[in-house]
Amino acid sequence: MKAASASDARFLLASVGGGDYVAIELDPGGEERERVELAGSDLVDWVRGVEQSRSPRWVIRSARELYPRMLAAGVFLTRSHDLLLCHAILRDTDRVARPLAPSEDWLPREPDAGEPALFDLLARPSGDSVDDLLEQYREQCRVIAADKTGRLPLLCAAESAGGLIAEEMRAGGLPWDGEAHDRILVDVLGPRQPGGEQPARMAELAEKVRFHLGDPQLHLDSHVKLLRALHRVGVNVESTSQWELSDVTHPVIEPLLAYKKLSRLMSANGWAWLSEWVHAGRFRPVYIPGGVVTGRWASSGGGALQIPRILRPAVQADEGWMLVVADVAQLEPRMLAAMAGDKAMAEAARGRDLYAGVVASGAVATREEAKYAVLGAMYGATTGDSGRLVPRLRKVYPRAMRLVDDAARTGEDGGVVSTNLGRSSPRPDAAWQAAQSEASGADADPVEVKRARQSARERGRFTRNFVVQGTAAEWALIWLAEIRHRLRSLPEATTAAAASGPFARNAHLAFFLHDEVILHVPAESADAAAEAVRQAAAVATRRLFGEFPIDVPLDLQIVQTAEK
DNA sequence: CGCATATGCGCG
DNA sequence: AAAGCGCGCATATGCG
Repeated sequence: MKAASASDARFLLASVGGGDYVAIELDPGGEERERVELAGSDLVDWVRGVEQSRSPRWVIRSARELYPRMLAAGVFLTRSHDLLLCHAILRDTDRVARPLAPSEDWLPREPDAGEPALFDLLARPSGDSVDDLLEQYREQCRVIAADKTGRLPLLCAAESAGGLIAEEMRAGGLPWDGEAHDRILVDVLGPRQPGGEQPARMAELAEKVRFHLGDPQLHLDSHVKLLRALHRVGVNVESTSQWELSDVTHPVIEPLLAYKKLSRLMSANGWAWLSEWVHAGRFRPVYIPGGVVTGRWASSGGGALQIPRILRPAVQADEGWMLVVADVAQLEPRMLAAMAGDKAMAEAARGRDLYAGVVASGAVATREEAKYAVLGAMYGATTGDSGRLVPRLRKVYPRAMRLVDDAARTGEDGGVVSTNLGRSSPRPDAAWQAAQSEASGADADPVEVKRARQSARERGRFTRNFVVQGTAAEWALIWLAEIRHRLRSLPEATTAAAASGPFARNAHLAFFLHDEVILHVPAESADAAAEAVRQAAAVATRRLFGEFPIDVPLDLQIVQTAEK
């Protein structure tokens, strides 16, 4: 593989307080070559110059803490090494004999509540200690270099790129049409009532529910009261959740389930959400790369990763711009097939629908069964429809099943499992281990034994899923990074500028959700951007699995609205 | 009153 | 308490 324009140049870049920065050029041995002190006002031009002439990797404490201010000032970083994100990986990885020493100093600090603005929350008022950064970076380089599999450099680079991308996506924002959102709400709930009162459709359903329950005063949002009222009319459910209610035949069920749907939309993504989270036509969630132990991203505020599909029509490109919407169907089982080197499963994964391939293999009769069987295999189902189907997969895909079964057994025994690139599961805590060894003693309390076995199996299901979910997260990270890389070489918009933000004339990533991306691109670049997304997916697959023949097909659309 | 926990449901 | 993974958020309720 050609190294493109990437260079070996490295600069440590630190915010030292008072809006000032220090940059240190590092030689290949990690030693200081030159130190430059920068006033905030010099930063933009200086970084831009170094980017153009040297194309370095910027060693930073954390993109989350540093990058928003830089983006606001128009500074883009092409490559980084994010010390906080990489610390978490290199502390836990089982790929080296001596991983990074854990340290509280290198954990992301939660922004304190009560501070005025996110900007200030993320800023470190006192600045970084340059010596501490340098020392930590050298330690991280030591761990990375000790990895015999040679995969940790890619993982750290991808994770760091994710750190930059998360901030760029927040800065760029997801184009969101508040009027379209409002129309959906009015359509589904009824017109907005003053003072946050229930809209008409909701109120009507609530009335029907109260009528059928014979209690005109009933407060439907209280599970306890609702459950009692249901029992009074002979609906003997154990909870008020919809999966249980939907099995019951009673006139109250239909309006109750409908009410719950509407109530959820109103409270989670109603007008209050709209006015809090959408400004100037953009939804700007806070993404937390590496926020999940498996390496998946989490989010904070705005429920970015839980936007209901019914609101997708509110995602609308600016005038003269388009959206490129792409997702992978069945990413996780594809990762499993490739990781395990399971040719039979890879064969089933050929083409767009892996589940159809599983049916064609003869393992199960219907697509629905294939889906439950495959999900059950990755999640560790043991009972029910799903659990009943899993053994059939063991016959047809022994290699893939052995991989997840081994991961589960390792987890049950208190061991550590790892993803394709070397992100490792956390060790069980001391209490867990104590409970396990206690339960294995001759005079163990049967109740404790049972509890210990159950928690061992829970951990087994976690590690079983960890290897698959975590490797899928790595594929997605590389996909993102490669998309971003390719978007940079697209021409600037000539016809229409986007509404706002640092990407007013540039195609940018606007949304990411585990196995799906939305790009916001000038209309004239839409085809090129779509091609970039496809190429990036192919590169991600090759980086992870080399020449192993695994299909990772994209559903990709160039659209004005993200409606589906 | 604030804070922690439980419930339920949205997303993958 | 979904038979089976990973999350975040709103709301109700219990505790101090």
